[in-house]
Amino acid sequence: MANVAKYDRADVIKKAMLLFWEKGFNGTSTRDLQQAVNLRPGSIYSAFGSKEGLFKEALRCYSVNAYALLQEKILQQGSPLSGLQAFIHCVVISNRSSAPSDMCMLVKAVAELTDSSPELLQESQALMKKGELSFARVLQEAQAKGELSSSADPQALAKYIQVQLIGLRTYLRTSNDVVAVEQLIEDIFDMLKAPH
Amino acid sequence: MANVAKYDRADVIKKAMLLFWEKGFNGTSTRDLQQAVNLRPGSIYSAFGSKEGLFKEALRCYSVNAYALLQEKILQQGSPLSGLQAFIHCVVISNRSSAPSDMCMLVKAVAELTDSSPELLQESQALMKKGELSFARVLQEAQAKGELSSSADPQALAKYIQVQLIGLRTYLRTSNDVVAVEQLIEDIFDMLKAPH
DNA sequence: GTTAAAATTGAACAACTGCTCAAATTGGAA
DNA sequence: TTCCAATTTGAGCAGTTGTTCAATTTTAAC
Repeated sequence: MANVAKYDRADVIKKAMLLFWEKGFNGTSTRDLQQAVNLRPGSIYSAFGSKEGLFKEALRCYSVNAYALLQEKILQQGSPLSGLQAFIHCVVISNRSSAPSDMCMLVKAVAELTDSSPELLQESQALMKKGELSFARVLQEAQAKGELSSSADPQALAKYIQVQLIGLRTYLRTSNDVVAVEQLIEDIFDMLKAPH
Repeated sequence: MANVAKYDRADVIKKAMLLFWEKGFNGTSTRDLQQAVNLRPGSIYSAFGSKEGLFKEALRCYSVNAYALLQEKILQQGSPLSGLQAFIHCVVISNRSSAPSDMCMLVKAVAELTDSSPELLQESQALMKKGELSFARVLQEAQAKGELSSSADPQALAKYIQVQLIGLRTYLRTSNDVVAVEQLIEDIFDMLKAPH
């Protein structure tokens, strides 16, 4: 029986993710998707159920990629705090030209989605929360290694980092002021690294 | 000659603004708009030329309203710095329930728009820049009044405030964590008000 | 090689999109 | 009161939307 797909599911999701990231959920038509992943509607609908189903997989793919980059940077830097800084610099500055959008795909999602797609909105919010928890774990590790003051609150700092990351990426999208944003990233980590 | 419109242009723009703010540019259909402003397509197209034309007016309306609120808060507080804080608290926290969206309409616009609507994207970015300039002027005034350290850089601080405002509103959209966001707003202004 | 379940195809559907325009209505000027 | 340009109306156009499904192709098991 031809019970095996001709295409690579992960590859299809990644291609869809890149398109959704660029154009948003409403801005991407199913025909755009069909062309991008080189599949006919029947295959897409049997694999993902709906445009929403594919978008949900795309959101998760984006999240997994971001998490992997964070871990990679921490390993590269040999320090949780410097790794986090490198991750943010990479995501906000370095990857800007190669990414489909300046902005975080999850932020774009929560910005455009409404109660008419409650499942997708919830998923986006949940993945943002996961990101915050990752930051909290990294900051906890930094604290354990003495890179961060023992009086600091990793959970609260993770919220702070999340606000900064969202703010900086979006600000860059509105202003194109790379120099100012680079300075603000440095300021954030100078403050964190300073002994309080 | 019946050369006078039956409808109130400003009122039409405001109603369109509220709908666009809620559902975004792509998420709002021209039929949604027709119903919201109670006008037939011919009237809308003769007055605004296109959906994009009406959206541009909506963006400007949003901006003007925000600017008016900032001035009102500064007057109320009798202090530029406290006025700015009150404005941010109002926009991020107090007005949340009555606003069509948690998020800034301009941020939603730059998030969803692409190069396929360069004019609207440019307009959104320009209005954000105007907002930053307003903040810079307020901070300059605060400095002149001795509320802000004379060594502070109002232009740079305005960028910082813009990043915080974007980040906080969007973070609130993703987390619903009002307590944490309220604390972060206080932290920002405690820092600004502290003599460095 | 035959079989049959699974996977793929692409034409087509009904609803919706932004927008146009000829016809009807309006109301100030003469 | 008459006139006519400005305004409003709503039916409708041409293209796009997300999705379905009968027909075709594929391929592992026998």
